[in-house]
Amino acid sequence: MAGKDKGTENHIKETAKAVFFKEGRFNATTQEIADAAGVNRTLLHYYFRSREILLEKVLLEGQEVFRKKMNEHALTGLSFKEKISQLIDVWMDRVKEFPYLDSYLASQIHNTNLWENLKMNDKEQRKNIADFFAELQEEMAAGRVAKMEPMQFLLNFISMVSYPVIMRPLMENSFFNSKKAYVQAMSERKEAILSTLFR
Amino acid sequence: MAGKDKGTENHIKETAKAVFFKEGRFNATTQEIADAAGVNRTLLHYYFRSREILLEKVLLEGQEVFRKKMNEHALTGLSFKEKISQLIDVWMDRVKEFPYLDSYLASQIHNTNLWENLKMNDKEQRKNIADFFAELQEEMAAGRVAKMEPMQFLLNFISMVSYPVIMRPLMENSFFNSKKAYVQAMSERKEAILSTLFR
DNA sequence: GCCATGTTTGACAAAATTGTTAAACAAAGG
DNA sequence: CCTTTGTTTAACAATTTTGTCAAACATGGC
Repeated sequence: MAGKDKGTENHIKETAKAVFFKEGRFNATTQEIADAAGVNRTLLHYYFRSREILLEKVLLEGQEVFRKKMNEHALTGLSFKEKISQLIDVWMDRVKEFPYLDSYLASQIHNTNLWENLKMNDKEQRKNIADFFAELQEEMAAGRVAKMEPMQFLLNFISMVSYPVIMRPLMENSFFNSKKAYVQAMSERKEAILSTLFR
Repeated sequence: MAGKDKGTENHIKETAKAVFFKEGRFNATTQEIADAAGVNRTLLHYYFRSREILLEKVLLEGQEVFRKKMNEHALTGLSFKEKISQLIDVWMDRVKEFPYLDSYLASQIHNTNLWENLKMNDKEQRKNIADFFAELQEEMAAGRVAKMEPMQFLLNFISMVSYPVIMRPLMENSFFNSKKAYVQAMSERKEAILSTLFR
């Protein structure tokens, strides 16, 4: 078949995404990825030249999609709390789709090359954060959020959403009796986070 | 030298701990560890038979030390908030000593063998958590802590302490202008966490 | 029908790593 | 002094993985 050009390339990327970030097989070999995609290993190199480049592409593209979605939801006309609530949803959706993505990022803590590429110096991005912080400070002034550096609030927010997922096995083994109990807790997570961030 | 028996074995373990969890070189080879310890690679196998076993031992022992220290501080006669404050200190101390430990755990999310070994079914451990929860519920009743499942509070607490460290490169690149700004934020972290957990 | 592109097959070199073994060496302790 | 234990040296087999290559095959588009 000659027409598959972009098709297969994309299919391989999607497969890699699934293998790495849905199944969490961070050490999957090129062979395993090719098998999962139902193509020959040589084809991976044909399109991506190396395993590293494939992984990098997949990661960058995913990050881009996610970043955009977060920005969208941070820019609605909703109340601040409602906005946070939606951002939690977006994040949790991603986490449900790619439960191992953040774990992978955590494991790549030393891959400076990776972080270099994920860096975003957008003016736009910075402006969004600034706007977000301005709104947040109004909330603090109004007493609906505990007073602190906006950055600390942001760290708290991200931490509470992401950590329990990244560390699921540790949390499950340390504090929960069963997988079921953990799933139950996760379903109640959003409300708990909101109760903690707002007063 | 004949008398080094337990000495060298320990020295290797300490070195491995440093290489893995202080320097974060998760993929360090047996050769690299041996070099760092100033001994021959064969000696590693002499003492530990395999890289995996060495790593496992190091991890288990470290976990044990940490667990004990946390329990100590959870059992003092201090006020609940003061107790939490101390637990944050203990955790942050560990994090300063072994900045890559949690990242490593996150990266091993699939190593069921590891989690099996880290599991703790202690009656004692469970009792400690139960006591902690009882105290926490008093705090909620008194309105000093937002009402929620105690387990959610625990997740919040651990998340906010641990996540910013695990994800340091991501956070630094995404939200901070400089390493210095990040370090500054970390030094103010404890107060921010307490303000968020208590009201 | 032919060409370009996508795709498979099979094979290969090169490197990295692990675990093992045999032999020698060092030195402490009896 | 001799034995035991710890330690090094050197070499080796086995395995895994990566990236590359040449050749053949398939097929859609011209």
